[in-house]
Amino acid sequence: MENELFNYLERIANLLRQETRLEGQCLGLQPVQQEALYYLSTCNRYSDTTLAVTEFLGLTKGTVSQSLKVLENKALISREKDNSDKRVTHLKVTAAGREFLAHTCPPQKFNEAMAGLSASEQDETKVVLHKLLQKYQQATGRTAFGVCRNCKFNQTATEGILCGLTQETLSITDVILICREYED
Amino acid sequence: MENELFNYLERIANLLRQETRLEGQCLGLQPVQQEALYYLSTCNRYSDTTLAVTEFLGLTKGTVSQSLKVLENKALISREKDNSDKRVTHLKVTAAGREFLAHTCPPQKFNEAMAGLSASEQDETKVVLHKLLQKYQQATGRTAFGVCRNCKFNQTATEGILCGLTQETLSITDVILICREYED
DNA sequence: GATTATAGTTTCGAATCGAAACTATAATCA
DNA sequence: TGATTATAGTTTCGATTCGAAACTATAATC
Repeated sequence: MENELFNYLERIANLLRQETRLEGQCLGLQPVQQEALYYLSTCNRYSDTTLAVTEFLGLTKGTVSQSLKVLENKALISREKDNSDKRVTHLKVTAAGREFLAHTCPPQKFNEAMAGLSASEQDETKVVLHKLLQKYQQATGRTAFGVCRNCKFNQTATEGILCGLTQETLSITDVILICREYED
Repeated sequence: MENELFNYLERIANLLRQETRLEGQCLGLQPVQQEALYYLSTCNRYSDTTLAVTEFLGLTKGTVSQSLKVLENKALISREKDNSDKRVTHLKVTAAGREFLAHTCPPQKFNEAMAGLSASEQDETKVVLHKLLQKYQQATGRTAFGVCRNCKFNQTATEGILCGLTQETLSITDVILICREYED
């Protein structure tokens, strides 16, 4: 089989989308909206804006703006104006939003499938997918959206953690989040 | 990171969808339509119907019927009535359809990313993803859509290959295709 | 031969999507 | 300082997807 790997990915993506669609029905949430919500729950304070979501999902900002409006109307996210730049609004996942995500994202059957793999198989899968993703992001030249801790700008020193790009100090909970400024 | 593996899959799926959207623009094809077209190019004669595409994509048959109409209008697929069951129409990818798929599916940048992995890394990724997919399909209880050759109904004997379910003989080109009746 | 099941299409209303116009604030540069 | 340009985000519009349900036609069942 020529495109075996691609086929597996497509099929898994299909199943994920199906399950996501199903789990969103109770709140009337579309798959895209859930993806946006989940992204916002995993990203750091440099990456919780409309534009960051736009980049992450690969859609236009107009489209994303509408999806975010839905999430706000359902009280799953709230908006906070940025202090220094008045054009920017930060999007925070509310308690209700986290509650919803907790038992829908990742979808339950996916978690079951994961549990069917041994710990070493899971690790192995993580490693190879991470590598594939890295290569793919390089090839497309798109924003990488990596975990802060592994970023080349992240400066973990004895006196604490620092982002070399923003020159801000980071907490331990900060550095495990996803950042749109990530670079390998 | 808790849901690391899920995050990688989501991100790869996003990039694939973005690239698919881009590559479909020249023919005015939506990602779903391309997925349907690609599926039809990989499946066997038991699996090239509207309903099989519906199961594969996890959508409703009405929706899929519309997408297929688009593909037919663009002359990327053609319809053939089934001989024995007049309710059934088989969907065949035309030369133009195969031409289009040849340089868009898998998307080019994805292929580049793949090429960035060593042969053994590619193999390893295939193995673990296959296992994950198997478990996921078990968990969801959905149609498996596996390769004919690996199916439990496939009976490769000295006198040829036979499908134990349909009792039909299969060719070498048959058994590398995807079948909706596949079972482990 | 009547009922039920299956394959597929059509219709309709709700929702996504991109493109483009628009507002508001920030940054640049003369 | 003031004019220009860039950036963050929203709104509007038309095209398209999507699910639900009604519909046609053929096959299987009883």
